[in-house]
Amino acid sequence: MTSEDIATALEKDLLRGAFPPGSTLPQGALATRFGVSRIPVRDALAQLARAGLVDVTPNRRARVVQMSRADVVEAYDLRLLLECDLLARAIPVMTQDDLHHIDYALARSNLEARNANWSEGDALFHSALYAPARRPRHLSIIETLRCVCRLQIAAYDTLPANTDLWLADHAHLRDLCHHGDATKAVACLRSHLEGAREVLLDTLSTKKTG
Amino acid sequence: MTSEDIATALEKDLLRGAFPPGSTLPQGALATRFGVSRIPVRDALAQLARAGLVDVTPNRRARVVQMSRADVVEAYDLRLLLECDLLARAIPVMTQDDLHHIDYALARSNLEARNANWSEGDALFHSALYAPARRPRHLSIIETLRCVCRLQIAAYDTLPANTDLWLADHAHLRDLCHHGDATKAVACLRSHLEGAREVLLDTLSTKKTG
DNA sequence: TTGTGTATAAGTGTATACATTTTTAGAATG
DNA sequence: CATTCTAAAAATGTATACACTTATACACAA
Repeated sequence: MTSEDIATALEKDLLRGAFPPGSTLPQGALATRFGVSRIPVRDALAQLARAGLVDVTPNRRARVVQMSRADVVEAYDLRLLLECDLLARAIPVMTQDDLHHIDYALARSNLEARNANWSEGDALFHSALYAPARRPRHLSIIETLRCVCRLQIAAYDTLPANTDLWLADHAHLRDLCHHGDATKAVACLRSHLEGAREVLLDTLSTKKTG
Repeated sequence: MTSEDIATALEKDLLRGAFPPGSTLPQGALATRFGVSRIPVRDALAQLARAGLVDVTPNRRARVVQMSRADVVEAYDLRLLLECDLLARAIPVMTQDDLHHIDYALARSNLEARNANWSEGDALFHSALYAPARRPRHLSIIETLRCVCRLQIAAYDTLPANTDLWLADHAHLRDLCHHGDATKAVACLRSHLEGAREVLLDTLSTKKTG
């Protein structure tokens, strides 16, 4: 059980919504849970902090990140900027192989959605869309942003009502990639992300009042 | 001497070009240098990895990041996208106070440039430009990117020939902010960054052959 | 010379122990 | 009842020690 294993296990739990945003993650508790000392737990928490899932402040307990409305607005603005740009770069250079990967990822995302595991499939599909651009750092920033958004969504369990709509968006995006229509694909992606942002913002509002 | 202090001291050294890209940073050596054990050094290296200045791989020594040409191209594409967008958001909401801060930062950058400390002043000026937008995550990504670019520039000591040109760009940007001309300011910033990228790419070429 | 294998050295990862800091719970006060 | 203060409990930061992995250097063979 290396520190990497601990980090991935914790990330899985976090993205499953096992810990509510704002809750604390004491090193000792995690250490006993994983049967190790606190040192590798510290490393794992540092990795999660790097991924943006956890807030770490010296001498204070690590906390699951909690996003304000402004944070959500900003995160989705960044996603719009970065994901649309990357998709526009990817589409013109997509090979037949890339398109097959996208088809496969689409099928997987449909499958995972039925399996109450929407986020996993969603991440897979979007990665497949952007991969042809071969921009590792660009992609990594996008995935960090999606990860933190996903954590909030998982925590409040927003999904069920919207997955069908979003799966339709995915299918549409897939078609536009096959046609090489970057302009329309970017527009579709934009509305896809804007819709997701609205849903998350609405959820945050209701949860705050209720 | 806390782990944060070690991180900032190391960052300072890195951005001064004290360690060439690709060189190793053994925990033990750093520990004895700072008079602490390896534990806080590990933490500091993790922080630097988070800032993108150091590559950390399990069981291997930490290394100063070394960017390929493709990495530089991608990093500056991201900076163009993110910095232009943020400047466009900042200019319409700049207050008189913000403009004064920009003037001050411009003076500082002129001063630091003469003091062989161009990078420091450059960072200050750009931060002042973007601060009015109040987008902490956006700004943080930009600063991470500038940091890694700055490390490469510092390592190869590219600056002296170009600082006058870049200071003129800064003055021009300052004026356009005062006039509230976002379009022209973004165009100016774009060429500013594209110019810097060219210089860095040229330097990498000559260093590789020579 | 160039490459391969191996022993040694160097370096990393983590458990344990303890000092320091933060958090918590309860008592005292208004 | 709410607030402030204080002492105990909990949690963190780091030094030391040791097992394990990686890097280095040297001998040897092609």
